[in-house]
Amino acid sequence: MPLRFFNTYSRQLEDFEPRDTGRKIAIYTCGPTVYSRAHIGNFRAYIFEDLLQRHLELRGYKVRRVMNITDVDDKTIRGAREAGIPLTESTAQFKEAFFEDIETLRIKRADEFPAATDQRYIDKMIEMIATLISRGLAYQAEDKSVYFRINKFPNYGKLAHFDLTQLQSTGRVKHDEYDKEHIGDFALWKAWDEEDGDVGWESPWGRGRPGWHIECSAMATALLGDQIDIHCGGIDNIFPHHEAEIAQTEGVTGKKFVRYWLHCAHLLVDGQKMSKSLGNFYTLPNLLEKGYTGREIRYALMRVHYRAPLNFTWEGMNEARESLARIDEWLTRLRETAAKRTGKEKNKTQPGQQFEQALDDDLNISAALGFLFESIRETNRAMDENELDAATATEWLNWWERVNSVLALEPVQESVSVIISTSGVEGKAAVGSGRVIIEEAIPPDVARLAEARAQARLAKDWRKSDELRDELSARGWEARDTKDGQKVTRRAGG
RNA sequence: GGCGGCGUAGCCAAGUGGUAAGGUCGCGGUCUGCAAAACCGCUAUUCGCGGGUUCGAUUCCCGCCCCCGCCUCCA
Repeated sequence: MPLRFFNTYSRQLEDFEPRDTGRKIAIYTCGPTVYSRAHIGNFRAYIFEDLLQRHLELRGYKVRRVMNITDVDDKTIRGAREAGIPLTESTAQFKEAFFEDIETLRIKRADEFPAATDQRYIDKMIEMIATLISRGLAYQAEDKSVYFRINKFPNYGKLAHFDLTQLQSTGRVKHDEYDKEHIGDFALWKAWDEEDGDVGWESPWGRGRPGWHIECSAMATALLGDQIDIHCGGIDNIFPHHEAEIAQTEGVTGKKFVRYWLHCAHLLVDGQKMSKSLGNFYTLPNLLEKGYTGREIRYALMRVHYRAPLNFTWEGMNEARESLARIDEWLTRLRETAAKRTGKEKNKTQPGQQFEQALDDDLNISAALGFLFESIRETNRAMDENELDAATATEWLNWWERVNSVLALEPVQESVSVIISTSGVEGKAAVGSGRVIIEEAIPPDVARLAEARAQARLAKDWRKSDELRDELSARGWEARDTKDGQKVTRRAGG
């Protein structure tokens, strides 16, 4: 089955056929506007894009991805002015925060993160605007700003499926644009005004700054060429942003700009869109402070199909935590089983292809995870019954490597287990997160507690045994009593 | 008003013209001194509502309702 994606342009599932038969594909993803810390709703979109890239790579595509950073617009200028610092200083701190956050969430870095204020792209934007004006697709109005003339671009409205005569103002935008020929004409170049302070660039139309939409057209074509395979963003970017990008870019190049438009649904809070303006948002540090890890947040934001709205709840966060614990436990067991050489071949289970096949189908993550958890139950059952040999366990671990190359949910910290009996440390089964078995000594205080507990258990002093288990737990180590003795495990984290 | 999306167990959620994956939570059991983990069992005669097509619809068609988003700040 070929890969297929839901293309916003056609509103249909389409087989994925990239331009380059050599499997190189170009993806452009709309990045953050760095006027404040991004919230986790923003990151839902970036995690979706990360899943997309990772799955394409698993399927053998060579992905070149660009994510822009919008570092000049009304909000960034206002933010800097209110903070009393230069624009570049203000945006720099939020850029830094953004990179921290994507690392915490294990989002692969794009190949390029072009910034709108880079002179190279300002020049490109000016060049594009000049071309649009020369073709009658843009004009400079009385207010000195340059606007795109949407009536001259017949396809305008096609992506959003809007009938331009029906466009209705929601009153959210200041009506200061009386000079436009059509209410739908959008700014390509915004003339400087006092509120802009020292922010501005010289252009053939006077001092000003780029409109929001043109930056993406310029950066996308500068870095990826006139035609790209996939363009992603949040569903709220469809109109006007992506609609405008098509008009500007195709207005200049005369070629079809994007083959597949993929848009991610919103993250909701209490059934409403998470947004800065509503104030119902959480940032990554907000959740980290509550004790959730990056991978737990990643899982929580990733587990629902990207085109379905996802309601953010604390219950959902805990569900993510428990689900990951199940995966961690399974990995630990598999690694222990893989380390044992029994010589007997008793495979009952074999990894299947359903995981990646589910993702082939418009990134059906729920079906993919469903198969993962089914596999976990089946292999656990086989291990319970001692019917899964080391070779099979290794096969499953190799399968997990593939799965994890897409999910990126491996626990960061190795889980270390030590069997302790009355005679001290008996067997050492240290299990690392990679393929390599790591020998790691347990901390002296943990060893002391565990040994004391073993003694208490020998004396059937259950109360003391339970107290010591609590103490170990407080240090992040879990004591479990198995038929081989007490097993002490450092909880996996990450 | 226009456009788009959603509605499946307490919660999250997959799915198919032939009788409901998976996760989480809860309950019961195996194991355990007790736990934990794992496994087993139970938990939607039913898929927003009303019609229609069909031998049969959650799945297709028509109508309606709810909620959410976009309609020039937004992932």
